[in-house]
Amino acid sequence: MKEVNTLLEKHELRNTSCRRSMLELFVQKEEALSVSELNSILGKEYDRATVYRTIQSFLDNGIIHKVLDTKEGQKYAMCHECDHETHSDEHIHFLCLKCGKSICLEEEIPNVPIPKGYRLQTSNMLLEGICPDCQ
Amino acid sequence: MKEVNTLLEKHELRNTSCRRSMLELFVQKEEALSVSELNSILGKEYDRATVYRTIQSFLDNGIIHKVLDTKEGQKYAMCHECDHETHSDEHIHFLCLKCGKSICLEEEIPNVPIPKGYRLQTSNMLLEGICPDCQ
DNA sequence: CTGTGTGCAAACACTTTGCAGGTGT
DNA sequence: ACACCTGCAAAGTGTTTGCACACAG
Repeated sequence: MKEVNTLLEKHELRNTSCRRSMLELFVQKEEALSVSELNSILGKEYDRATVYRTIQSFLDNGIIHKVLDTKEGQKYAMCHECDHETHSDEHIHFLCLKCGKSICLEEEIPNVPIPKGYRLQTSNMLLEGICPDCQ
Repeated sequence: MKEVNTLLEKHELRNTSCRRSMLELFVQKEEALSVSELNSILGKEYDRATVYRTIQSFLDNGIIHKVLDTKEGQKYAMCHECDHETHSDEHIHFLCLKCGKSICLEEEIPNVPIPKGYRLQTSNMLLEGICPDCQ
């Protein structure tokens, strides 16, 4: 909870109920969350529009980042090394095809040789399979 | 064109105009295409619903596969080693942040060590940056 | 001829926007 | 007090479904 307040302060975002609740979720959960998952946890406490705007402001401030997902469109998770400029959290994500959870793994994304002429900015890696809980 | 007919035959799909046109596009283009890109190329020749259903049938038959994209939601590209069972085309994709194109690179996705208890099925790797044409 | 594929219309789901009022600082 | 944030309503966009007809095999 204190962590949440500090984060908001650090990014000069007003400390509102919606932001606290949502940020709290991102801090607690190890997984990446989709908008619909957020909504189903938060219930009808906040307006849909507000949830979207809050996500956008967290993204803009490098508090959360996008996580790829082949099933539920787009997900989001806490940034650990991001800020306004460098917006990437270069670890591997694992999507469980059974329960749909997106888990952040510790592993870093390996460097790969890219062809001439390409300039690389961000790497994303998504592994899909079955998570330990669903075996 | 002949390739397209052969593909449809091989997968026991009826040879219709919509399927030929769409498949032709996927064969021609090196890039992965989104639904909206497909629609803007095809114009109003085919109904939206038909396009979605056609994509679904191509996916089901292992003719195309999903390609991740951080901008335009979901994209699709030709499978090269897929069939009904094994549905993965394990090469790296590059998304240009300027023009939005998704290019299939030759490089294979490297193996990474995954933690105990996880069972891996598919690997996806998406690199983002600037493509040669946009430098 | 038969069953699959298509177009049309409607429904549904997801996301964005404008505006008026409320809240944090 | 002021700027920012929120809720509400509406519009915009993307996707799915049912049904009747068309067409490939």
